[in-house]
Amino acid sequence: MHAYRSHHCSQLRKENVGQTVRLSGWVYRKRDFGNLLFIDLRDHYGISQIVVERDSPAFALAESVRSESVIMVDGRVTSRGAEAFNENLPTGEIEVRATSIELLSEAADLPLPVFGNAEYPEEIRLRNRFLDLRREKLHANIVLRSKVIASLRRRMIDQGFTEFQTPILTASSPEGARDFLVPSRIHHGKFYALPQAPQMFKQLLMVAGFDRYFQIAPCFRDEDARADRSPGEFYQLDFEMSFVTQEDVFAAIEPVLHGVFEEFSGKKAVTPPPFPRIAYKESMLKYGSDKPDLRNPLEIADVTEVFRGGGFGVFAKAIEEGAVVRAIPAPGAGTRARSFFDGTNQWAKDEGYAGLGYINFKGGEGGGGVAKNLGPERVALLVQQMKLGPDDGVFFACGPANTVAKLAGLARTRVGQELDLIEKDTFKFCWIVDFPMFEYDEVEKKVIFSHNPFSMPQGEMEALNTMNPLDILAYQYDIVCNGIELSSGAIRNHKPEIMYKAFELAGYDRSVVDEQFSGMINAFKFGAPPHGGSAPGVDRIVMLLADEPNIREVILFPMNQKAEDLMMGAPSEVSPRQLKELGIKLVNDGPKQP
RNA sequence: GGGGUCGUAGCUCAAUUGGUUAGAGCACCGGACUGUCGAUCCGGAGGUUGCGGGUUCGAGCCCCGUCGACCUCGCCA
Repeated sequence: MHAYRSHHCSQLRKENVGQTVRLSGWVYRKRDFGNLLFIDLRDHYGISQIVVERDSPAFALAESVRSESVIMVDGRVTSRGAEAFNENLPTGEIEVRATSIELLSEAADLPLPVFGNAEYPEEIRLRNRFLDLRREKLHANIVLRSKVIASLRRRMIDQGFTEFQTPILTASSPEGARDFLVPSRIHHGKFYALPQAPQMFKQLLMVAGFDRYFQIAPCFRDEDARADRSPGEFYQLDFEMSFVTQEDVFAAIEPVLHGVFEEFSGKKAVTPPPFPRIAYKESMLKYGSDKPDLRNPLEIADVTEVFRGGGFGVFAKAIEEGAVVRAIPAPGAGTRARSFFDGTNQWAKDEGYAGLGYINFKGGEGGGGVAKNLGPERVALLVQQMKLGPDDGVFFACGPANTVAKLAGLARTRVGQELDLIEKDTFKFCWIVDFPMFEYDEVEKKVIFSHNPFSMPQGEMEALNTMNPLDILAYQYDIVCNGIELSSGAIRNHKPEIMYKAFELAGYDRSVVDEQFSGMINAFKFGAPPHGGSAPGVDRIVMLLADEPNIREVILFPMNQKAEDLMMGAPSEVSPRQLKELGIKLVNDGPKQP
């Protein structure tokens, strides 16, 4: 007999009846009848029922052992008898009649119950993560994560990609997010940075001739957390390809994502390749967002012309001053109580916007102040343009284009939810393409890169030389699923002259490029293939597949919102000796005392 | 750094809206019970109502401050 177990806890079936077995695991649940008691014994694989009777030598220990203690059980497999089958358990037809039980490790009073699906405070869960991870849902999420990563690897390798590891200690980069810095012991006053992404390395791999690279890559950014954004660190399926166009990149990754979602999504439908391509500009207009949730069928329309010079004075006047009007349809909502419309307006104000106008149609007749002032002709025009039904509602947002797009997008989401229009049990993918290369920074009063400065501008050098920078598009694309941005990627700019020119338009001197991106710009001078790639977020993929609203539910040991690991006590102070070695002197007395 | 929600037993929640000794379920401890699978029944222990101040005859509840958690804006090329 093995020292700890002959079978695991989900292994025994009625074929094993009569066998002498040894099981080890945690005491999940105990049901004590005084002269007879049951233990649900749990391990990673599942649950087996242990029966102990008064006359068994194991009885005394079974009676006193606490939940979540680790025990080893010797016994004989017996059939439960038809009326005592538990159909919810794979092992539900058998039980193990214990002849002896050994306590391998005793559990103290639990700060967090393992049994049951109740919700518990984040702080307690994080502090006792090892207990939390024993719980069914979280345990399953982490196993799912592992399987998803294994599947991604297999699918990438099948597509001819090769996995490489890139450095974790690297150089700080001037663009992008805030870096995590690591002080150098050998070079006092100098710092390594943890990579925000292996961006430059993967591009250098292309220059080095490796053709198709991927990596399940850890990425580090010192930015604040969100529900879908872990503070500090996260993982990406980072990949890059040589001699490709944007469509080649899409064609390579679509089957991987579609395949992995099909494999793990249960019965949910998954957008088949090719995924819809939506231009950034169109997405901002129709969905009020660059990460549209296509499960929501509502589409926003620009109705500025309907209101221009019209009788609804507030809007007409704003339009003269450059404002636009966007309309959000609310199908079938026309007959809803006025509180629905006023409530939505109030919500918009609470969000910090000017508010939302509305028309509620009843039997084709437009109601409310907007319709009254606008007049029947223009209302008819609106109905025609938006193809509104006789009992529809419609909301209006008016203001500067950027602000209004955002408000309209939020309103689209809210109205879709309120009217229960969001399609369920489906994963809707799309590509957002044609991002602008540059944008105007209102605060700094200058042209800046709008996303990745290393993207190839569409039209290349000619566009940079001849076009208004703000009109230049980039070969830059995001992949979006159900309103969640999974990744951004680009066809890279592999030509030094175009790179210098692009940076020049953003106000950077040639020498700045040479200094700050020397590794890459230098490499590009010795024969760089055209290349591009992307990097879907692994945590977010698992989050979608596990149907979890919070990214911490798919990460083994996540940090809290303040980027602390409550279990390990990170970040922590270090010894004076460590600081001295690094040549670091703390300016104040260190962390604030509580 | 700004905004929002919350904070009562180890955990999940309640307390008739300012009124007697702050209750219940789970967990824990003790007792009863031979077929349960959220076992059941009886009993026990467990509280500085996050902390500090104020208003009041009286505060878990109202006011001010503070601390903490989460959500969010900024930020995330």
